Amino acid sequence: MASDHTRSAILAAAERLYADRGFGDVTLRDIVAEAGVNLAAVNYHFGSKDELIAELFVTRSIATNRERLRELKAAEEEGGGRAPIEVILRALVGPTLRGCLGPENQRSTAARFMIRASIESVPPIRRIKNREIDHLRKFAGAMRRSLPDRNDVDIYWGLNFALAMAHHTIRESERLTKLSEGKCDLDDVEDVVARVVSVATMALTAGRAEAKAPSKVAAR
Amino acid sequence: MASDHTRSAILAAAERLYADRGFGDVTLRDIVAEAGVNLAAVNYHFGSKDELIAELFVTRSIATNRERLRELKAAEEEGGGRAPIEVILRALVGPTLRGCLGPENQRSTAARFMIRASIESVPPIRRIKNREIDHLRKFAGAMRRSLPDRNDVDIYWGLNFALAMAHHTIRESERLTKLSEGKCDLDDVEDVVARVVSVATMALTAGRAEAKAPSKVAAR
DNA sequence: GATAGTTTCATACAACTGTTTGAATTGCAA
DNA sequence: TTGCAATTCAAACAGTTGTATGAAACTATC
Repeated sequence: MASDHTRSAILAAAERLYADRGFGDVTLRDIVAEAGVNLAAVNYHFGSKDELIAELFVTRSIATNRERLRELKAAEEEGGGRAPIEVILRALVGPTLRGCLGPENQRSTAARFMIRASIESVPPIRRIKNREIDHLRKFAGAMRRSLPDRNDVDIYWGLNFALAMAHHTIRESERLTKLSEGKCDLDDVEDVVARVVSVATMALTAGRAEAKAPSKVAAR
Repeated sequence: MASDHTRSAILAAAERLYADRGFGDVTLRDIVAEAGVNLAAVNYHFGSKDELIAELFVTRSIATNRERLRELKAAEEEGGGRAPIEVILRALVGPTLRGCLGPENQRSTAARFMIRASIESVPPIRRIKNREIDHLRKFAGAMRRSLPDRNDVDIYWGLNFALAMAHHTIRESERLTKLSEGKCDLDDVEDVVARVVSVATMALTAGRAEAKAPSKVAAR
């Protein structure tokens, strides 16, 4: 088994580069240069570039999901099996937002890598990603227990919108800052979390009777 | 000037392939094969691959923005300079949603291409994309006129969340269908539009006093 | 300290990329 | 028809990619 030093140096370098520049722009030669190892080391230790990406993604996936589920479980136990919807949503979007936003030096490479993975969707990742549905289903279940009056469709749409706001805000944080001329403070992570959770909660709890039934006045 | 046949064949083929498979996976040889023209034609007519992408994006950008602004203008004129916030939001997200969702055969290649462009962000597009901020500012202005009591920060966050829900729903439509076991009907475009608009409107109009001021009870 | 197994290294390889070239072909005006 | 420009084409180019090779360097066991 030896030192494992090269292996982990490659993993760390690859994660850093992918997080910063995306999958498309990072070559094996970039990775080995950043890691300070030989070009052949990647194929020796991981088999192929795709397997390196896959290992990176699986590891981080498990960690992120565990973190989110930990918050969720704790909340549900505290509430005797039923957690407030805000807390569930916070467990869903909080970890990712905290990892990806905030002052530059505090951002986690892991979280930024995961966002890249959720955006670019290279083949090795796409293959694994289907498992994430099972993970989201656990949140859907908790939400259903929290809001027993809501039907499934609304639950799923709420879940979808919560993830939408979190991910989009991360991806387009630069543009939002520019658009608002700095008025939207993306470094105040807890405020961002509060905003996302607040809107998602409204989406899930408001009696949105007017959205489906009525006249559907199209603006065109 | 001649027939221009080759030029437009390339544009059409490129847009189709990029919309379907993304920028990363489509090579010049794929494009010319699809278009039925010679490999050198791209460089002859457009100068380079990047310029081809740029032309495609600029054309579609202008068209999409014009469509959105048309709806916006009409609404504001009808309201004497002030349009209801729902109508503004509908003008913002409606055209894109209608183009990208709905029954397979009705989806517009142009809209799907634009979504790709908004996701993958290759260099030639990134350069152009900054202009889109000016376009969004026009919507921010209309929203401000519609909701004069709201401060700018809330306006920008509402705009951000509206785009977030629309784009994310398009990008992850397949996953949402799978997650909800088909219960969320992505083919009913007007329902999707209504949901996005409804939630975004709540985000912009609800007295969300609880989000900023209070105790900030973090779940961790 | 010799040996066997693991790991590193420089280098080469084959495949693919966007681009260029220069000759062939076309279309059209005189 | 002749002549000239615009366009198409097959072929080659130079660069980059991920991967494979076989020799060298290391490591630990006896």
